[in-house]
Amino acid sequence: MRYWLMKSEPDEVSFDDVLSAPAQTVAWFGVRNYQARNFMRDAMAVGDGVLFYHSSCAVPGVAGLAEIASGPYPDATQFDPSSHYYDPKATQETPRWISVDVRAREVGRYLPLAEMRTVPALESMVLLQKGSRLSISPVTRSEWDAVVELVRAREA
DNA sequence: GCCAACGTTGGC
DNA sequence: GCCAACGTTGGC
Repeated sequence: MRYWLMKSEPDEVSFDDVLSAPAQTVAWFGVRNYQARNFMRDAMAVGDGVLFYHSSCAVPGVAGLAEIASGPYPDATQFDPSSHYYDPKATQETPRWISVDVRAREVGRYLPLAEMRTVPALESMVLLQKGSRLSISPVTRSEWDAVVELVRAREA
């Protein structure tokens, strides 16, 4: 069992969107970074914990708890010329990019990035390292536990 | 909108 | 294989 942080722009897919999706499950599409892709392909397993993070928005932060709900499969958007994520170098025979399904697990208090930066237990998180831009990053068990405690708390 | 940091591309 | 130029990410 591993733990991950996955960034989504809420204008595209928010945690509320996941909650209102069928089976509270969405396909994680649009990853176009090899390191993030390789995490999905090689290291994730069904049931792994996911911190669903909202990026590129007014108040970035962890919006909810989720879990990996499928193994890897080809990201359909790479084949779609009308998609922002179209990749002309990808073919059905040799797909380059993959998706996994992500299922919402628990709604908590919204945990802003600015607050995370003040929590000593989180200071080693990949997310918080200078220059870190990975859209998918590993989270340690202790970091996961600390975030879960924070999002279950009534207030900051 | 700015800009630091990082990733990718492509000429050589 | 080097590395300059360019593109992207994402907080602020």
